[in-house]
Amino acid sequence: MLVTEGSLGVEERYDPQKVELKWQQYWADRELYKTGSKSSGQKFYCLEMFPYPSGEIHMGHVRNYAIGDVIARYKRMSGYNVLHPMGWDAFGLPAENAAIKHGVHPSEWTYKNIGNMKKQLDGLGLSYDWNREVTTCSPEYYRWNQWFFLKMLEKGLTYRKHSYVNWCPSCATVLANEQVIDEKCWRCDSTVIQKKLEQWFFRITYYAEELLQGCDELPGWPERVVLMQKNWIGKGEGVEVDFPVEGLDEKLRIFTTRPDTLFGVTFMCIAPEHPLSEKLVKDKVALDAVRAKYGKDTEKVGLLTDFYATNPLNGNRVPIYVANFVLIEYGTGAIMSVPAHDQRDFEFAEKYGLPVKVVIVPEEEFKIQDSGFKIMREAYEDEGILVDSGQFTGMKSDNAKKKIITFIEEQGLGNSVINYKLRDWGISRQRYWGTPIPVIYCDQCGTVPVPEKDLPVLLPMDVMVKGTGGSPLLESEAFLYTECPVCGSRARRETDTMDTFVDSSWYFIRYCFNKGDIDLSAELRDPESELDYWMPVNQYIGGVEHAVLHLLYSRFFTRVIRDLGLIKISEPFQNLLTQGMVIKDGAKMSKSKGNVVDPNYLIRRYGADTSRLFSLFAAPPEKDLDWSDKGVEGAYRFLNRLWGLVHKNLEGLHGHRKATGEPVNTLRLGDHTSRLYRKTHQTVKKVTADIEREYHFNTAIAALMELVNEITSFEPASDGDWRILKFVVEKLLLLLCPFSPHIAEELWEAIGNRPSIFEQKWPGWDEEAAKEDTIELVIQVNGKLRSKMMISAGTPDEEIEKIALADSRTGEIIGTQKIKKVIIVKGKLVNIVIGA
RNA sequence: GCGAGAGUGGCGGAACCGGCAGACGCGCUGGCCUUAGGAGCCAGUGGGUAACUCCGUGCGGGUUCAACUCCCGCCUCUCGCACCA
Repeated sequence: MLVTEGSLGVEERYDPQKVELKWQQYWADRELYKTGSKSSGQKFYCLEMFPYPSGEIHMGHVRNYAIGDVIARYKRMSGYNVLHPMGWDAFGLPAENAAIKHGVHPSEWTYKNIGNMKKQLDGLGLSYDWNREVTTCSPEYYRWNQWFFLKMLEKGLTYRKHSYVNWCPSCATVLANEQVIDEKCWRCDSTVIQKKLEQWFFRITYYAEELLQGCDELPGWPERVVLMQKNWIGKGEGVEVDFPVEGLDEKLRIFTTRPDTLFGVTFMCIAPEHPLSEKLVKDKVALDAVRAKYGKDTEKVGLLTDFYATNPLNGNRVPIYVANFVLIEYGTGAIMSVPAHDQRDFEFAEKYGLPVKVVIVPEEEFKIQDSGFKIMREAYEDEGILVDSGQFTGMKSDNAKKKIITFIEEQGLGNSVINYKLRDWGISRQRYWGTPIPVIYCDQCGTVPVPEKDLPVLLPMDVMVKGTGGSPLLESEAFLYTECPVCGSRARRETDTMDTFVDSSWYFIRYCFNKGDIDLSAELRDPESELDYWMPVNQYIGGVEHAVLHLLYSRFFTRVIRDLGLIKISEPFQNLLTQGMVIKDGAKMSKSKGNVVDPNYLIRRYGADTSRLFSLFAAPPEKDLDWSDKGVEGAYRFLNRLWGLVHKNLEGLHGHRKATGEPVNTLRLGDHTSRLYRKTHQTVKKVTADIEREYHFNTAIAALMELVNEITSFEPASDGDWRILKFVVEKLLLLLCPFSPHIAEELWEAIGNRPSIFEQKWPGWDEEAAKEDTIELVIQVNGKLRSKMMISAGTPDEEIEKIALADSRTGEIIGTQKIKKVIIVKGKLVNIVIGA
């Protein structure tokens, strides 16, 4: 049977589609999320990692953007001038793949996807200011990539060099070190080979030390991400030492972090590609064999050369090997081998029957003067006391290191150096769908940068990607041939495009301006720049998969931008939240596993509010989220109950529009009413605290559910009851609105308030009103729960002790035993310690 | 191997500074309503026991009046790095 009452503006049945469309329209028309100018007070820059426009959003996006939206809405209601933008990481390989597969131009494909995804994001009710939208494949955006490239070229931070690069035969392109995972392409999993090409590089290593130091100034980042960054930069402090090669006028320079083990060198190893390798080895076939095994995760392979080197510290003559495990890219490409104190050298020595010479012993052993012969099973890699080490014998490792380094430097045998694992960032890509590198090659003038006034160098649209390798831009003659900006003669353009990580390394800077309103060269001269107001990002939210690449590049770019004089700060992201993955049936959601949940389906069936609510409720943001279809229904049920609750009481609620803000005389309230009133204050406090405490939305939502449960059993009887109910419902909606904005807005209006709820202030609470007047006292005997009773909150300790001892259950257990101690925890429990 | 994080009901997860373990939700059980229920509402729900009570936060110790929480030693899982000299 249909109930027809309650036609005050809210329907009896909750229809998410209708409600959500209505308010999305309203918010857009009212430009509710428009960013304020920099005179609008304290700012808060809330940013979520922008998506690649693949065409469809997935649950990972829903979760990421729901988290960001709650924060943005909460901060806005808390009085901040919030910048909450969104955009598109729109250059990249998939667009080219689509072109190859479907014959559609990457541009067309990309923009169509953007249109589609934008609709989907709006369908989630996200509070973005689309006036700030960024699309990285638009000339308006990528011209500034080119501008940065030129500025960095001026400063020597961009350069070109021949180098071995990771080459993916399947994608027919170069990969950055970071894009190679276990010797495989990060995208297609093919085995990566080495190829020598001329490439453009960004000199990120110039900032290696600063990027490392900066890690300690990121208290708002998860520790593990900071650690990953540190490891990636990989600072190694040590010393380079020259070992003369016997019979040649050559010195073999090695790098070591353990100069205290120099006296334990029994052989040397050089990388197969070391410049001396050709000279030291006659047997080229054997050398090639070692080269073939270079860098492979197989066993250690070595080739004995015909030469010996001399240890400059003790004059020992040691053989030189070419070894597959010695890296050419790190240090000097050559090592001294100390098998007694390095496990890798130890394994090598074991295999080739080389001597092991102990020069470090543990401190304890040294004191005992234990000189008994021992067979080593593994290298002793810790520090200790030096033995058999000339004038350094008897010193502790850390002291000996310093002394030996000093000695080496004084004798001119070498010098102390710092090495980093971090490599310069190769940005050249033999791809079409990316930012053209703004350089021209002229036969007369050589490599000539495109003048700033000629930017942007437009990506030609008359190229059809075929995917057969090589740079697609070679095919566009109109693009390829141009005039040399210096001498005017016919010249060729660079045909490589930039790594798309360049795009995402500064997009947060671009958001600080309205669409079409960016001019960085003017910004250089503007002391009142918006950039200084908005930067840094206060809260950045995204997947942990970008913990190294994107975040490190962004930190690098921010420093470059700082040194160009555009901003003052060095760190782009003050706080970082890395949200967990969305898991279903024990695995990450993916098409290949067939366990994906389609957000579109979810929104159609339950609405955006339910989808958001569940993904925020099921787990705290930083942890993985276990997807549950049943759980979604639970969230839907909750919103339905809320809807029904308001509907049921609509007339009464609508009639009491003045409840908010009025002082409440709790003495005159009935029992249930005052309990509800108190619970409301407690809920405001809890929800606020949970949001503030690392965005623990799951427990915040649980508190809202508790409050709804409490209201459900509440039957307003008096005028006062109705006023309290209105008060409670208003607070509830205010607390709920960041999570499920549409329904909160709809019900806010329904109970007689003017939209928008988002123009309301975040509610506060009254500490006094939140206090319980009675507490449940827990009575323990010897730490075990024995009894419980209700007492009034202010009961003094002596009184509590008396009550506890007078309790019949307690008395029974204590019996005749002696009371040793009574411990009282204020407002919680009393523990009676008894015993013989 | 190194580094980080995690192990709590049938499940997702709570428990903030050492103070009632299991909030909230899912599932399950029973009841009401119903032609029906895969809707809704009400009640119950860690395990064993008829009950008193006992046992329970990966395992084993320890500190404490009191331990999911702190300390020591293991086990398992997840993630990251992995010949960086």
